[in-house]
Amino acid sequence: MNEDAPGREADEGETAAAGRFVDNYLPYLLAQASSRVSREFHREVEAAGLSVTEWRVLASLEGSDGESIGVLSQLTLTKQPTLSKVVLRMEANDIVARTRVRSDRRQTVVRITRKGNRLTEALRARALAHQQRILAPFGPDNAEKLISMLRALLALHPPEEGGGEESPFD
Amino acid sequence: MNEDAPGREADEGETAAAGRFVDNYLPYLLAQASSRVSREFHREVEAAGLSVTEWRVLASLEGSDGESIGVLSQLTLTKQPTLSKVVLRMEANDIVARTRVRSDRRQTVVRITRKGNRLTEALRARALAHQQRILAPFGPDNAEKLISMLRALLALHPPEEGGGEESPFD
DNA sequence: ATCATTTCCATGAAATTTCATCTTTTTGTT
DNA sequence: AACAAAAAGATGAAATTTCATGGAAATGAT
Repeated sequence: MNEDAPGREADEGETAAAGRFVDNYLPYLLAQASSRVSREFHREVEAAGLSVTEWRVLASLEGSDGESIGVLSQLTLTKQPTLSKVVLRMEANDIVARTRVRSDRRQTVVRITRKGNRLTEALRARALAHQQRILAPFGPDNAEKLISMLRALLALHPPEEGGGEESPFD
Repeated sequence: MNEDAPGREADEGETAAAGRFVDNYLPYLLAQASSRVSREFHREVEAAGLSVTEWRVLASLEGSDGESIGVLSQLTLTKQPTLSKVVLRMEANDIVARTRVRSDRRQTVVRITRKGNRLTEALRARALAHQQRILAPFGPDNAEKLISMLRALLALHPPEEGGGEESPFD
């Protein structure tokens, strides 16, 4: 750390030692970027009366006509037992519906309800607006480049077998 | 480099509905990328006898000569009370040292110890190797571009005031 | 067919995290 | 100078997550 200097640094995080290991470390950069970008949208999610995980579930279900608990668990980066419980609560609130799959009755398919859809309609619009605001400073080309590189990265690194967790940076 | 040629379908997560909302949603892409890239390195961290958070603390301290609990909390995306407890345990294990700052005795500075350094030396090398493996498929130019865009993103979005949390994708 | 194995999800107990609060020290105000 | 307000970190109680397991169904082998 920078000792003496009473004023310390300016900001809070980017400030300190410039030659820090993590500043050149991709997992760190991804984790920070993810965390900061996401956090900015939290207030809007909570203002809509949803928990963060609930929003993630709903966003994941959007455009799909139902996902199993297992897939949802990967999409939302939430471990299966945690997700099961969240979905249970959401079903109680009539935001999603759970049904057994006919062809494989072990599976539980989760679908968004009309109420759930109404609830998230506005939120999805805000989410996209948020994304625009984030990408705008980069210009269309760079923005597109960033997105496609992230997609390529995902393609090269398949999701993990057993459910998902959160994302630290190692 | 664009598109995602490799892997095809049959995977696990990328499979289903192609037109899912989240597939075009930056916060989702960042969270997934972060999660997958990080998780690959977990085994190595645990093999070294460290918890993930402990590794994050040590990696954050590398190249710095000490950070306050508050800054560490941001760097590691861990809330302050959680981090305080982790650091306490690490001090007990003689991996880090905690000292009161002379100029502001409210602050606690955390420094890596020699033992901590020995412990993470090999791990940091492995971490960089891991990063190389991840970036290699993109080629040097694209890799550099990705890194610098992430850095720019961070510069535009300062860390949050009160400690850090994990990073979902909203 | 039968039985062993694997997969998917639910669930309770245990572990971890988070919130709220407290203490100590610094900063700002009058 | 005195006192109020703010900031940093520690800590215990409460809430959440995670692990381990269980039941039910599908898959595979003999």
